[in-house]
Amino acid sequence: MKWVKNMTHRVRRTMPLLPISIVMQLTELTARQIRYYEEHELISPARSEGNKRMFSLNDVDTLLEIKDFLDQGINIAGIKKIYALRSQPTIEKTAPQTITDAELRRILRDEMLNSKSFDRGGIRQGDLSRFFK
DNA sequence: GTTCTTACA
DNA sequence: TGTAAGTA
Repeated sequence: MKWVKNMTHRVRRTMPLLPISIVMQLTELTARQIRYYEEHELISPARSEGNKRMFSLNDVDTLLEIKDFLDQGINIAGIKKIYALRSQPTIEKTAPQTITDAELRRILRDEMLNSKSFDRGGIRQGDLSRFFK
């Protein structure tokens, strides 16, 4: 099966293969949550002929990532902004160099640790304005 | 039997 | 978010 050997990494990661039941077990998320995140365009699973959602490995990773952000106290709005930053690297306005994902996540982690120590009063959830000033 | 959409608590 | 209803 040469086509397998010739598939690119990207193709493998985006190929729709998993039904929602498997993704649920892999991510420990409920079908409700998975569909909810799709509504908010955090993921875009393909559809089978019968209109069944077919998830790719990338979708699974994104869902796991979303779960992490949620556990850290970041809401859907905040996650949307984070993904917006990734797709639109045009932030050189005040940022000399593009902020790497690792850096962004470090900052977010510190931000959340800080807010938690103040019992959720440090920052408004989802407010990432400090990254744009 | 599984998944989907819609809608209500 | 959970869950119920009616489908595909």
